Amino acid sequence: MQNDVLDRIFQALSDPTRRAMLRQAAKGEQSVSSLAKPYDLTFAAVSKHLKVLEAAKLINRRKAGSFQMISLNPETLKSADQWLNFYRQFWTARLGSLKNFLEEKKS
Amino acid sequence: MQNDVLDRIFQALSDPTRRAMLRQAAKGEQSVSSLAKPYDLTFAAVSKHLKVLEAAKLINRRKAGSFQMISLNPETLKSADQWLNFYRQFWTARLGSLKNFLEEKKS
DNA sequence: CGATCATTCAACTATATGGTTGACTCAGTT
DNA sequence: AACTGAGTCAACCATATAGTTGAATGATCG
Repeated sequence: MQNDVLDRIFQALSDPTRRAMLRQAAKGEQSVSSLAKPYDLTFAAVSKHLKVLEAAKLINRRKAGSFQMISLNPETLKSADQWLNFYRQFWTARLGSLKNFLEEKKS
Repeated sequence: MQNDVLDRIFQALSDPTRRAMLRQAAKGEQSVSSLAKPYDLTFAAVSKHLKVLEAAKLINRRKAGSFQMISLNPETLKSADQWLNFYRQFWTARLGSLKNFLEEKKS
């Protein structure tokens, strides 16, 4: 898991519009216009946000005639989750036992 | 959980130096200089990174004489984890249950 | 073919970000 | 009181980001 991969992921997630778009995409594959509808943004702006999400591999695109169909690529979020995993021990109550659990996972 | 809280958290996490600093802070409370040591950066730059982490509430500061002692504030990462939690179903589910989930959402 | 819809591209603007240098503050030392 | 060490602040620079407008592309429809 390279650094710049996480850079892109977290950077993409740092924008509320993009997080909302991801949430929308999670409901199922849909066109760019459909994703754009809830926002008071130009198509160009939406297009840019999608480029950021795509560069971070958080979404997939598929051409369907004159439409671009967007879908969630959940695998990528797994990387973010794995990064967080290290810290989970610090906020979980039973510090010792979780830590042990994590140690086991490593081996 | 406000939007801008997540904005700050993910934004703070999008920089590799800051992620490394967090990792270092996780080892235990330490001074700014101690955190700065591994990086080829000026103190001012380190200071800025710490401000970003502090604004995101990812770290705590404590004054100890002429030192600033920095420690991890893991509670905040819990928010990021909770945000991710929604998506966990998409990568953990065996195909069958994911399919079911999507079917439910549609209706 | 020409019009239209869905979307992207290019150019531009404003603000944010990550870095630097140099002056400054505060605490402890000599 | 003067010096040094730890760290911050202010000003500045270069690049990135989020948005706009307007022209361009490409598929579909009359």
